[in-house]
Amino acid sequence: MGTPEPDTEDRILDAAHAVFLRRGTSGARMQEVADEAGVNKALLHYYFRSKDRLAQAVFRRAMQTLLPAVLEALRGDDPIPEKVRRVVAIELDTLRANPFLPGYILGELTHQPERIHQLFESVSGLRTEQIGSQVLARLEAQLSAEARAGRLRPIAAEEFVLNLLSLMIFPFAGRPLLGVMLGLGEGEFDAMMERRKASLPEFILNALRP
Amino acid sequence: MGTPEPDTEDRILDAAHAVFLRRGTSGARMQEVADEAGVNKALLHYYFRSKDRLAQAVFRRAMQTLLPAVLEALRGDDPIPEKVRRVVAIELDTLRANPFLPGYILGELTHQPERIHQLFESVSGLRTEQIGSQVLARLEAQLSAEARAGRLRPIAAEEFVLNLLSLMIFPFAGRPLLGVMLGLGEGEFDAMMERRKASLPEFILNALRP
DNA sequence: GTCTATATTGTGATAGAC
DNA sequence: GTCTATCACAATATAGAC
Repeated sequence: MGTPEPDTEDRILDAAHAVFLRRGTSGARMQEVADEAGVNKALLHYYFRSKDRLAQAVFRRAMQTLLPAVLEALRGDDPIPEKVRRVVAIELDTLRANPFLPGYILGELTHQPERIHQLFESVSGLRTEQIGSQVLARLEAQLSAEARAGRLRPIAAEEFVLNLLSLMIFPFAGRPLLGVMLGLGEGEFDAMMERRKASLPEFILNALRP
Repeated sequence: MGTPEPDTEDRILDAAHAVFLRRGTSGARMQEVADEAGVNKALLHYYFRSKDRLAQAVFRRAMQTLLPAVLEALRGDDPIPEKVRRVVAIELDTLRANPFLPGYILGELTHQPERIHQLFESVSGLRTEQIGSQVLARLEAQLSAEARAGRLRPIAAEEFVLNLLSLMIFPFAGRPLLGVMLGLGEGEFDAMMERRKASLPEFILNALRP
């Protein structure tokens, strides 16, 4: 009665996820995916038809892991300070569990801008731009209300989101670089990210004080 | 007389730079580089021996474009507020002139961590980790002095640098993603980065107020 | 559904004429 | 130094047996 064996299709997708994230789409090899899944190369084509379709499946899954949680938290009705704390907590946990996602996604979008179109379908059927503008509109209203009340320094919603995403995502996307530049080993990086769950919201909220 | 024709080796390196940044190392094709340089494939091997060596040359050049300016500004003797303003001004100008560098570098380091070793040689002959620790030591001293004087909120030098790099670099690395999520067209992104040269230092310095 | 074997194309690299 | 032609192998994809 242990964990049920995942069926073959899932095993292949899991393997592909691991390999494509590590090597990037163009660096990934179907043979390596097959080995990691413990099946034959031909089976990958049986289930996914082509490397490109397999890559699309992996990319969709990656975006679904990264986006929905943040968007949900950003869209909610919490007041700004609470929102910042929740978004940071949720996103840093997600990223700590999937540290290679940002580097993979940014690399794919840089080198294969076509994939942006797949991004639309990746977020639970809704168009990403619609969600984006919903979130922005909600934040814009909150931020300008707080600014009028003198509780926050005025800031455009786009800039607010940009700063938030930068501070959360970059440390993971730039992890290899930071490891060298800041002299961070495996454990040190992890400890820093753990501390960051507390320090980052304060940094951001402090920056927004009038 | 007019601009002297760059010699063939330089033309090839320029072409490789364009192609490798656009496609990533493993996605780049020697044929595409040759076409872009207006020469034959065989010439690439005549000058650079192999694709891997050509890729190394491009990577070195990319790091040299991105790093030295920031490190120089961070290492100087300016007081913190002036330092933040200078670093942001210098780095945002560099990035606006080379908007694809961050995505390329982060992608390479994510998918080919071996390249980190080449990073050592890329910064004017000095070892990157030495430079890094010099900069950190200097900043640590400045930041704790300011904190003791009650002029700045205490912050670790590593975290300071991490926040600074995040806020400067991520917008460029994530540009394709931001284009969709924030609905930014070509010109809008550029305008936002221009405004950011002024707003970002204020955001950071504000966050550091006691 | 899963495998072995093979076809087919792509791609880095070299030989050799000019 | 630069080209054309070609090699050798890697990688995706398919055919067909089981």
